[in-house]
Amino acid sequence: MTTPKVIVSPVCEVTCFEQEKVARIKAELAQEEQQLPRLAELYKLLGNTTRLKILLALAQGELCVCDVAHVLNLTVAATSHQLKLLRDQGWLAMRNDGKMVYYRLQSEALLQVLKGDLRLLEERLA
Amino acid sequence: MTTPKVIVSPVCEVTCFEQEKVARIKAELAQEEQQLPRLAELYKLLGNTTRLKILLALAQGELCVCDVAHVLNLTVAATSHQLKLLRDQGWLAMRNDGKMVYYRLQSEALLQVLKGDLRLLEERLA
DNA sequence: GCCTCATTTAGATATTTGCGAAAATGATGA
DNA sequence: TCATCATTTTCGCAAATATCTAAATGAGGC
Repeated sequence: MTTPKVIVSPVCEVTCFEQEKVARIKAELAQEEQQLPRLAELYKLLGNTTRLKILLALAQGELCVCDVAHVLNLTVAATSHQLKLLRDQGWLAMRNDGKMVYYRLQSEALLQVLKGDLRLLEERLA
Repeated sequence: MTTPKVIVSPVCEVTCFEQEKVARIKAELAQEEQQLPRLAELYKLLGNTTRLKILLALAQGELCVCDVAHVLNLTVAATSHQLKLLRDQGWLAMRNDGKMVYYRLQSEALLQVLKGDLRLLEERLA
């Protein structure tokens, strides 16, 4: 209901050296409270070589689950699982054709991000 | 010892529908074999709201461990641990001043990436 | 209706991760 | 030298993750 003026922290026994700065930063972070978990979810999804490979593979065009599994050298079950994770967050689309299921990238945007981030890594090495 | 010419897959009993395409994609992915784990490492690091908050907090300027802990509402030990992870991968720099240790962003580049990726998320919502 | 086969889902298990508590470090200052 | 205090490290545990095997689903063709 009411917004307390003093921010009470569970670690309040520990000295806080720049209370005002800390309070200000906390307030700013609070504004991003909606976005941050979403962003973290995206990064969690990307933080796995198997899924990165899936994205890069599908950048070449759609593939059935079985062929993705071959690309990954992984069981079909594990592959299907990873595809589902990517699809659940809306980054992949699928298409049924008889018994087969074909997956493809939902958009190019994610790929652009990947490439941008790869560039960052390369710059840092230099 | 010897490199086999034929790539043997552990899932070779499963039908592969587009062998050539799969082989081509595997070859292309093999070229990125150096970069992909690095990229995944970066994303793993970013795939955690605590660490994202640290990066955004330090975007405002350097902070001592203790103050970062206050911003996060986390124990100093846990905070120190997360700071170390970010520092080990070279994204943070630190400075000693007596007993205090101040952390700061190593460069603005990572922040730019964060903002770019946030933009992607926002576009997708629209 | 049944059989086949691609895919998905359901356990089960091993590994990784994030955190707190407590012990260890390392610098300051008496 | 000794006590203090910010930080780091170690340990242990709970939760999440990635993969496998095996069972379930669902579409096609006989």
